[in-house]
Formats: sequence, structure tokens, C-alpha cells
Amino acid sequence: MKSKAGNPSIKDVATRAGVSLGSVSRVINKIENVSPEVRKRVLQAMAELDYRLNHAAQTLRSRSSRTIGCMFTDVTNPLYAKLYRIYEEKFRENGYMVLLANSLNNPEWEIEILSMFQSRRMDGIIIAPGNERDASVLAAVEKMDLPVVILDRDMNAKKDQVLFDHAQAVKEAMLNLIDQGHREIAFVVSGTHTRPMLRRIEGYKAGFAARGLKARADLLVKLPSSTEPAFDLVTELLQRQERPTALLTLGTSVLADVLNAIEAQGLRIPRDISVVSMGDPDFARSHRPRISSVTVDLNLAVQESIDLLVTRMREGPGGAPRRVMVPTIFSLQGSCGPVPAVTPRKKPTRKQ
Amino acid sequence: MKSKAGNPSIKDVATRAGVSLGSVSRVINKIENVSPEVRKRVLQAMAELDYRLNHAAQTLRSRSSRTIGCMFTDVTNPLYAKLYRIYEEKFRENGYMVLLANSLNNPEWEIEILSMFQSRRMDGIIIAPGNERDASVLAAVEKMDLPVVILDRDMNAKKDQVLFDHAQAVKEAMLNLIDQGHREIAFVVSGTHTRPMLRRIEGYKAGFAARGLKARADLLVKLPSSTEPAFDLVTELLQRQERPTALLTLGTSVLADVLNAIEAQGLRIPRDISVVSMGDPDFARSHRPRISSVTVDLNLAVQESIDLLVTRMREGPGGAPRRVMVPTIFSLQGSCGPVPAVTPRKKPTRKQ
DNA sequence: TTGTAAGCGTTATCAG
DNA sequence: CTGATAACGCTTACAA
Repeated sequence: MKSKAGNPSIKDVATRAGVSLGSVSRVINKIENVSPEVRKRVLQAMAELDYRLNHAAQTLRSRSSRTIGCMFTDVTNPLYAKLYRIYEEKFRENGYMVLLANSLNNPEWEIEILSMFQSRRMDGIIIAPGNERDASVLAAVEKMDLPVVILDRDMNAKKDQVLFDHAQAVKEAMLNLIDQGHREIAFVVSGTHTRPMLRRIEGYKAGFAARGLKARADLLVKLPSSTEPAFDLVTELLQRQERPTALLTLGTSVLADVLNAIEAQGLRIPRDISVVSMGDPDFARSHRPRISSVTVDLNLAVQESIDLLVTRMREGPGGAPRRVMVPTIFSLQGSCGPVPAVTPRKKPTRKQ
Repeated sequence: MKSKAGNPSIKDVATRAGVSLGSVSRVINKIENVSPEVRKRVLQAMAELDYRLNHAAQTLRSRSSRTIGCMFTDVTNPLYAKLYRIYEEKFRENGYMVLLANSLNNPEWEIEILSMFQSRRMDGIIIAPGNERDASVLAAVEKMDLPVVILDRDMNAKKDQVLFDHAQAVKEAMLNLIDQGHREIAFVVSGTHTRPMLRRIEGYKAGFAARGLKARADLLVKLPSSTEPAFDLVTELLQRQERPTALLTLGTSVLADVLNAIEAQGLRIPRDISVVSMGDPDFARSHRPRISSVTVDLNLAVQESIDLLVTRMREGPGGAPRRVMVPTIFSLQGSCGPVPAVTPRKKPTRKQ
């Protein structure tokens, strides 16, 4: 038996191939200056010994882990799952792996995750912290001395950022509805104070404002969180004396609850009520009529953030932080129609 | 200025604290034998220098990366997203990070991912390959010389496995339906030849068999894949002369399509048709009536696999592979009812 | 309890 | 084009 218990190292390969350490390393790293003869011998020795590269040693010496860190609040949210998948795919093409961490909106974990990214010497990280306004998280981000891209968060940090232009498409949706005669347009939102929600509300108000109208607070239905059941709150909304004739709503499970609540009230889309969803979840794809939506081109968003990150990796921490805005898309579908002719009422029966 | 350009190392900390390398290491690793005085000085020096542990060096020397690898087909599938989240949470408690990789059912990637797990010296891996029957994937798994747990796949490998007992709860569901008078029970499945699907079909057939009935091939509706739109195929099914009175179906987006198709046909659940879903996706939670489901306790499944993995990490590769079966749960809800009194027909109108 | 020194498996920098 | 050798930053005996 040649080797000891442990895995064979580059050294064993060198000995077996009758070449030096350096040559083996050159073959592994596909560096030009190596004769076909040596390459062949090395490759053969590696195969014979079932040699496996030691990534830790490589990282230690080369100061690059070939790993990108992603910190999202929750992969269980399809948006982040999709983003992660695209990131992974694109980075894999270049030999990078992507390390994902869910912060679950916990600021302490976010700080800890950042610290692990730091000690694991990520070549770059892409983060969307749940706590934009938490000073300690902000400080932790600021302190990172590796390339960082912040994804769709309003953080006052000197880091590169990719931002989704939520307000724009929401406003578009609003104009469409208003111009079809809608005035009582409700918006089912979550109470989270993070950028996506805040910017959408901005767009909602901007839509009204652009037509000389004012947003009414009672039409903004706030859920405790975006994963909370929305059925009851929406049902209450639909049962009001003057129920809304149109509804903007969060996507994912909130949209499901909204659709079920509408159905349960015996209302028809778009005859009785128009609906626009933030994001278009898979489950809604076969819904008839199709649900109008406000979305982002995720591939584009990913590409922009990768470009930013790669540039930063190349050019170092110097230079002003860059900011890229990704447009949002209002997709008009059958779920939006003209306002009902008659002002809708709760029920013909008067309160007893 | 004390240090050079690079990050401060344990050495810098030692110098600054006026102690030796070893002492600093002991403090970092929370080893007992260290006086309060030394500990204090070290901690202070670390803070002052803004010291960051180098994980690569730690891994190289200690031969443990404190990282667990997870290979799933696709985090975009809520099942895997949920599993990953639970794994991450449980492992984090012990200072481990979890490295996730999506194989997207591509055998070559699966092999490459396994190889990266190997070179990155994962302390253990949990995998659910998309290609149970691919010989090269099987060989790659077999060759792994680190602790492996295979999750819900029928692979003939000498590795620990956690298996979901799909057939059991599906059979339960079938018995319930049959005993309520149903005979024409369809099953919307995907054409993938992996364990979950195969075992469920087993349970489907076992249900019929237990009541002296035989499964009919024409009631098994095969989708190209579980992410493919199912609306048209299900609509076709529902429009048959003798349409099924009950329907088992994949969850996630397939269930959405099924519900929409049922609705589009003007059928009511459970009056006209009973429905049972494999898994209960979030979007269906507010559906009325609630959808009966066949599920697995994911927390339990995760715990079992972690137990297996930890045991293996402790005891080494020796010893026979273990196998744990996790029960499935049939949850009866309002979507299941007695078979309609009259044999259903497509429509009263005869073919013209 | 603390200090010393020998690696862990690579890559990088030199000579040759 | 190839070989020797010094790091990289840490853990871990072992010695004091």
C-alpha cells in the first residue's frame, strides 16, 4: 500500500506521476505551461489514486473560496427560491457554488450569517436582509470587507445595490383601473416595513394622485405578515357597505386567500371585482380569467446583480457604490375589467 | 500601524494580547483550560483588531468543515424548500451551515455536485437525487467516503436512508373513498420514475386490491412532469363519458390546475367529485371545502435523517447501513364525500 | 494553565 | 516548461 489512511494529496499524485508538486497543481488549474506528456501522467496518477482536491487548502492558499453567499429571509418564499436557483445556475457555469442562508427576519441571525460569510471568505455575497432599518444589521453590512450586493432593500450603506422599481408598475395598474372607472381600489398588503411593500404603496398612492384622487386609509388592508392567512380580513373587506370594485394584493398564499374569499362571497372576476396580484404565483397560472400581475424579470435582476458583483470583485472595494434599477412589469389580463355599472352593495337586505 | 494589508490572523491577536498562538486558539474554541485573565486579554485583542476567523485554515487543519451538503432536485419545489429550511435551522443550532445544491434532475450535475461535496469535505450530506436508476449517479453515491443519508429514494446503495411510507396513507385514502362508494377513482401523477410517485401508485393499487377491485390503466393520468400544466389533461379526464367520481392528485401547481379544471367544468367538491391531494400546498389552505391530503411530518423526517447522519458521523463508515421509515398521514377533510347517487354523465346533451 | 512547533494540502514565487 | 520551497492561518500534540 502506498499511501496512509487519509485521502491522497497532490503530493502523492506527484510522486506517483514522477513529477513535482507544482506540475500537478498546474494541471489541476489548467494552466498553459505544461507539456502533454506531463499532463497525461498526472491525470493518470490522479485517476489511479482516486485523488480528490482539497478545497480548504485551495481556499487558504489562494484566498478565494469560489463560493458566493446568499442571505435571504426565507427560501420557502417562492420569489427567493426562484432567485436562488437562477443565481446557482449562473454561478455554477463559472465554477462557483452558492451558499444559501435564511435569516427568517431575525436580526441577530442576520448578523451571525454575515459573520459566517466573512469567516468563510465568500468571494462575494448577495443579500436581502429582512431588517432594513435595524442599525446593528446595517453596521454589520457596512463592515463587510468583501464584495456585497444588496438586493431590493433601502439600506443606507455604501454597497452596490439592485433595486426593483415597484412603484412604477403598480402605478400603471392603478391608472388602468382608474381609467376603467374604478375608484374604490383596495390594496392588501403586509405590515412589513421593507422596501418592496413600501414602494408598492407609494405606487398605489401615486396612481390615485395622478388622477387627482386621494388614497383612503381604510382601503389599505394590512396583514400581520405575508404568510398570515388573509381570508378573514379580505372577507370583511368584501362585506363592507361600499365594497371595493378592484383589489390589488400580495401574491403567493395571500392571493390564494383573496381568490377564495371572493369566490366565497359569490363575486365574479372581473364582473364584480377586478384583481391585480403582486407577482404571479404558479398556482394561479391556470386560473380563469388570468390574474393581472405586477412582476419583475428575475433573470434580469439576477444578471444585473451578478454584473455588479463581478465588477466589484474585479475592481476591489474602491470606487463609489453603484445602483441599478430593474423595471417592473404590469401584465394586464382578464382579471381586470370596467367598474360595475351599479354601485355595488353588500346585500339587498338591510341591516335588521 | 501594526499589521500588514491582509486580515489579522490568530498570530496578530496573540502578539497583541501578549500570549501564545495556542492560547488564542483555545479561547476561540472555548476549551476549558484557560485562565480568565488570558481569555479577557485575548477577547479584547480580537475586538480591537476586528479579528475574523479563517474558516479555510480551520477546516484544513481540523479536517472538519462544519458544513452539511444538501442535494435536492429543485428548491423551487416547496417540499424541498421546507425541508431545507428545517435542516438549516436544526444544523445551525450546532454551528453547522448547510450548503444547498439543486441538481435539476440532471445526472451529470448530480455527479459534479457530489464531487464538490467531496472536495469541500462536507461533514455529511443529505441527498435526494433525481435519478434513482442512473448507474453513474449510483456509483458516485457509493463512492462517497463521507457520511451520507439518502432521502426518500430507492437506491441500492450501502448508505443510510430515510424513506417515506407513501403507499400506506394513499391506501388509506383509497379505502375511505371506496367505502364511500367510489369506484371510478382517478390518479393524476407525473411520469417520473422516482420513489415517491412509484410508491404512491403502489398504494393506489393496493387500495383497490384490498377491496377486491382492480386499478384501471385509463384512470392513471400521467403528466410529463410535476411542473407541467395539468389543466388540459384533467379537463379531458373530467369530460369523459364516465367521469371519475374521485380524484387523487399531485399537490403544488398540479392541484391548482385540478381545482381550476373542476371549477371550469362546473363540478362541485365533494358533491360531484371527491379530491385528495399529495401534500397540502399553502395556497389550498383557505380552499372550501378543505382538501384532504396525504402528507409527511417534515420535522420528523428531518429529525430522523439528522439522527442517522450524526450517528454515522460519530461511528464512522463501518457498520451496516440503517434504514428508517417515516409514516405518511392521510388527513380527511371536506373534499371527500360519498359517491354521487346517480352515475354521472358528461352532459345531458347527446353527441350531435 | 500556557508556550512551542509541526503540520494540514494547496498555490505562488522563484530558480533552473 | 519544470522543480524546489516558502507561505496561507489554523489545530494539536507535547513540553514546560
